[in-house]
Amino acid sequence: MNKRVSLKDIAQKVGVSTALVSYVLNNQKQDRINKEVAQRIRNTAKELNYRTNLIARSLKTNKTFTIGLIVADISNPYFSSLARIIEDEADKYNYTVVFGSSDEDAQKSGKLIDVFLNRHVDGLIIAPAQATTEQILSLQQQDIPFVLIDRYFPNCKTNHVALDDYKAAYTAVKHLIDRGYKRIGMISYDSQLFNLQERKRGYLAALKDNTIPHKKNWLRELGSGPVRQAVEKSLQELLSLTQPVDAILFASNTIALHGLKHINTMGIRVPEELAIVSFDETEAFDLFYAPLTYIKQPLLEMGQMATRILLESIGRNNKITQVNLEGELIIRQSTTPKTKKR
Amino acid sequence: MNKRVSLKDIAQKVGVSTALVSYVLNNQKQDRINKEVAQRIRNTAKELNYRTNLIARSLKTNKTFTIGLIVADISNPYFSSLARIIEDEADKYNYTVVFGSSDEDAQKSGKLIDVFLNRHVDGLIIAPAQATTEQILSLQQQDIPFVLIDRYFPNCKTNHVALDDYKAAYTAVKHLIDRGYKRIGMISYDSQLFNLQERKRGYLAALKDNTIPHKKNWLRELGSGPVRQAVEKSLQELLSLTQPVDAILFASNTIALHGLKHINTMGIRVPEELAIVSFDETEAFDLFYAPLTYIKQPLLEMGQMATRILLESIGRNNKITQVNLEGELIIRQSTTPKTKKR
DNA sequence: TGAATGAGTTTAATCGATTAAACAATAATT
DNA sequence: AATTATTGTTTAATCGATTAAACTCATTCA
Repeated sequence: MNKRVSLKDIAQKVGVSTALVSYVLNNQKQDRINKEVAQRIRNTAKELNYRTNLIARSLKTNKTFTIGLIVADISNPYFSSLARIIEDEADKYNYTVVFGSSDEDAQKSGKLIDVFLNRHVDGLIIAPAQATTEQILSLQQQDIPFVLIDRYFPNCKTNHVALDDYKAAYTAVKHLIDRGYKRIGMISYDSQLFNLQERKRGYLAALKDNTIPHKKNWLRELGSGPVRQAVEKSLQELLSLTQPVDAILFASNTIALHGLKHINTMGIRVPEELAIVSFDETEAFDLFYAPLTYIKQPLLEMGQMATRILLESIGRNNKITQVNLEGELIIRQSTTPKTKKR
Repeated sequence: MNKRVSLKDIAQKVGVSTALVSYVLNNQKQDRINKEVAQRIRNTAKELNYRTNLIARSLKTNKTFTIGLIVADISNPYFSSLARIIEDEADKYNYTVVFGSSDEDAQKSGKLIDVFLNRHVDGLIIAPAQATTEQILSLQQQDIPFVLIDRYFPNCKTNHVALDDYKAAYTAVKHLIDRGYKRIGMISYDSQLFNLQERKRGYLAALKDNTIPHKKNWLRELGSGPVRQAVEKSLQELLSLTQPVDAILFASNTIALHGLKHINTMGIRVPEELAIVSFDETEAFDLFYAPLTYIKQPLLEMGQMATRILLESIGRNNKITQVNLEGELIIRQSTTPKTKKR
């Protein structure tokens, strides 16, 4: 009934070889081919509603025009925004995107990479999970084009596009200090991920450079387990120190979200009792009663660059591109200067 | 250097035919094959790090184990949450998901469907954009398995999984009425999408059934163009009627988001001046100073059902499954009873 | 002993394209 | 007229699997 139309069908109907049909439909050997025949082929193709079988083409050409995107979790707005940008950019070059969520789990990540390689994606954009260095190195050894995004491994020479996390954190903390806050905490994950390490480093450096003696328990690093409870606990602890913190830097949108919920229910006043800066960006930050100061990541640029670097790399460009973009500190109510409270 | 290993390579090394290798690696004809040889084949496969070329397999078997997911916008949390659920469910059956965003645009939708069909996805999960009925019908005629999600066309007999939008809206408005609100507005899109029509119908019915005479200008339907301004304008108008509304139903998370931002900046007090119920769910609703009452969609169920129905349909099950799930009204501060204000 | 059975494996066609190389027919060149 | 070029098209191999059917032997049975 609905057998799909193949080159052969067209060839038969027009009375030529499949080769010729292929040449015509791919606009090859244009000068050689009889225009009238070409037209007949094109007409018939349209008439029969022919569509290239990309699977067959891929098998022969060894190109799938597919990009594999591996993120921590596609339902996280940070990653879904990136995904959308990558989708659009890839589409410009006729690439399709398949995606997978690693949940920051090395094993899942490995499985996803496997599946995508078996499907012969032309390349990968990966927000690498912790402890996946070998996976990444293995990709490199196999000459599979890929670009790391958001995080990377400083001692691997691979393509990457990420934030300058050190600088971003530094700037954020410096901002808090400039605004008169002196006891500045940070809630982050207990993770070896380089971007988080860098954020920590930036935080500590900013304190040090401004002669604020850092108390060890100002820095909270969440272990595995339910984020929500962990955030609440950390927050609670930071606020019940003999000398409670007067400002906090949240290391991610997720942490901030849970933190703010808790702050809401506890009735903690922002910024009077506690100033806040967060990494990332989400609409939710606008709805908090004291709109949040946050570090805005240049997602559009990141996504587009990652895609372009990947496509160049697929196009046999062997040079390695490493980009660290600057975040932008969006200053709002949650970090009103300490002296003139409102 | 890194030529990929094929069945042939294994066959050569072991000294058997590719057929045998294929049988062994696919665990076929198990009783027939010499166990010792089978083991040697398996060992060699592992040794050479063989991985099936899924492209080649697909060409032969006419199955890609790929699902195409078409949503309005993957960066919208509603859809990215669904995407994640679908990803996980599909993964259980070894399916991979490719995605595309239609931006509610029929042309883009058509293009995406085309691309996915050329790639021979085994089936599609689609949140259909407006005016794509023919596209959907055409899929049906071509016997392509698909499931509509979130929206559908009432006069097409196709698989779908969606909310009972009528009931949800009805319940929401009834709730407002029960809580003492009498002048209830709604902000929605000016769209023919069935789910939005149903939400409108539910809204109107609830008013009518409770003998609240509906004023025409209580219902605002946003045309195309920047949503933000449109929402602000509508909100403004609803509040500056001679008899302003005392409650509003937002028809989507996006509308709510913009609405709430505006409410925040205008300093409108919720629920004292204005009670609010919204469709959908987003973390942002928790951060609003008066946590929002909202209609929670059973996303997990929707995503899983859609996936399963699709997979059954791919498995040559020809019956049509139409599911309308019930939303859950999550009652919170934004609809505190009108009499006992706080 | 010859035929039938069965175990273990191979042959070869196929999926639907791509593409180098070959070929036929005509035109241009010497 | 013989040779070479040019134009238009076809042949056939190939990509890497899958799989029905065929083919060997060795064994069993009548």
